[in-house]
Amino acid sequence: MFDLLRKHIEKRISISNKEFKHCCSFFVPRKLRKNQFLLQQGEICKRLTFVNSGCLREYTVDHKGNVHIIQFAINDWWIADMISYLSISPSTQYIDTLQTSEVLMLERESREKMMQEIPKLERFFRILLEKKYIASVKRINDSLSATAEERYLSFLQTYPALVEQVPQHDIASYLGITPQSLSRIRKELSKKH
Amino acid sequence: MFDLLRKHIEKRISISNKEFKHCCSFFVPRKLRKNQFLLQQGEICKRLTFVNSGCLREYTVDHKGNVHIIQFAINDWWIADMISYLSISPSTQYIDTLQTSEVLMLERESREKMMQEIPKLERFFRILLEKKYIASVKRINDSLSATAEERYLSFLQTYPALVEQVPQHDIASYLGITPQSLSRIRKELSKKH
DNA sequence: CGCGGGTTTGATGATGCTCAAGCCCGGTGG
DNA sequence: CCACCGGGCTTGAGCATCATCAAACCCGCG
Repeated sequence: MFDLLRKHIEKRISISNKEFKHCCSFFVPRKLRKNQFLLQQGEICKRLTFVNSGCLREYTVDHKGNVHIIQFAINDWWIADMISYLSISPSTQYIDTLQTSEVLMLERESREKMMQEIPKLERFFRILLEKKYIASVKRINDSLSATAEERYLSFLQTYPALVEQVPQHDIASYLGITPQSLSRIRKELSKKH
Repeated sequence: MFDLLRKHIEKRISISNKEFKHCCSFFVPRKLRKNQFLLQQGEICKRLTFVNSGCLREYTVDHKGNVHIIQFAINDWWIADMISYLSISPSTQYIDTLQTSEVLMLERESREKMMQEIPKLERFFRILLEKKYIASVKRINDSLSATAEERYLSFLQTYPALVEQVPQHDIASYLGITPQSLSRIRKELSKKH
């Protein structure tokens, strides 16, 4: 259950057996069904969620009622509304499961206690926030400079594991286009193969 | 020269006269001409820049040669390629001045020394990074859900001071449209007034 | 005065949306 | 076992938005 987390942390910082065991004690493992909400608009995001297996998504609903997927999360990823979590403000996002999933949850208080007791994890979380920030700036660049087809190709490259797991209309929403447009783009691409 | 910085910091944390004076010693004030580069693609962003007066911009040039403005900075703002700065990696961005400007520069080493000697500033910079992150997520949402006209109106609301200072084609680039399109949008809006 | 930039205007075309219908396929009930 | 239903994907036609190319305009400045 915690193997993946260990590998995940060790990719960024080194950690001893003892420290890791201590670290684990702050996480709450949970199994989730399909279509289960972890966060809804208006709530305050109180925890970071590490994904062991399955697939989750984070999305907003705009004033016209359209759904916009901000990010997906599969195994070895974190998911949370970082803005709500960091600034302790009501979220504008939803987070739910696309499939049966296994996750490790880390409550705000647990995380703070954990960082006090294992200070090297401060560094780990700083790196995590940087990665989030980098990913979001990259998305801005993409949406300014690439066509829908280019964005789809770049999505395939960046998240190959997602393509098989996520319904097509959710990918369309992530790319900022309609399911119909994505269908046509895929048709064009398969012509060229 | 440092008055604005003081107000800027005090909006986020409280700071004594003595601490602030100490803090100032880490900054290097500089006057910049129009069209001067602070950062070019391939360099590593080594400093954070606080703007006292004037106007700067951060932009990329994509593989098609198109310019995309990521952000503007006028007085009371910071500008830097945070990704390059944080991960100490070559920047993909440019930063230059749109006008004669007065800035305060804070080198990486100075900042680190400053945070060691005045630890409460750690908190200040954490808040700064959060704000940056929030702004970038907001831009993703906008680019997914709003039309060019809506994005322009929202730009006017968020950055009223910029509209008079920045050439129109730079605003267009920020919004992700051509100068011609922006011109037409403005025409439509003035019809409705 | 004439040059050069930024902006505006016009015509045309590409991209992606909307609305609507059809298709495919897995699940359910008769 | 088959008919039917429903959700997701595909396809088509028409339309809105915005880009591109080109020309005109405006205005400050040498």
